[in-house]
Amino acid sequence: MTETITSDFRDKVFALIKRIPEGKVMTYGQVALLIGSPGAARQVGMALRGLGDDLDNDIPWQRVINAQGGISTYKVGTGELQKALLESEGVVVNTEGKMDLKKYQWWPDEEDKAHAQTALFPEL
DNA sequence: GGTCTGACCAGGG
DNA sequence: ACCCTGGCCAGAC
Repeated sequence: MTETITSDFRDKVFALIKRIPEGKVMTYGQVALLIGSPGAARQVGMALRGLGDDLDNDIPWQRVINAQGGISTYKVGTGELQKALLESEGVVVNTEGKMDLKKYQWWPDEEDKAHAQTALFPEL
């Protein structure tokens, strides 16, 4: 079981993000909360930063935005890409990189959460 | 080990 | 709406 030694925080972040449906988004703080690390919003961003330039993976990183309903990746140079990806999923993003959070934010329902407990974190 | 950092957040002026 | 501040916590050095 050597795989349990890896950073589980990172793994949880990615596992949760993979569940976000197309056309929906979650905030950094929300992700942190749902994986059991409330307040660790910045760490979520850090974990995603770890994806590096290899954004061609199966993690829909573009569906994670800040609590103001805006894109936070302009500072690392992938803002325009994120905006384009979101728009390609049907999300309306304005020129300032902001969108209607109330409309697009996704929350897993209780059943999904319960399912996630076993599907994502079997060790719990 | 301490110290600094950051794809954040909420609150106050 | 804008700017600033303090807090947050996992990583990197």
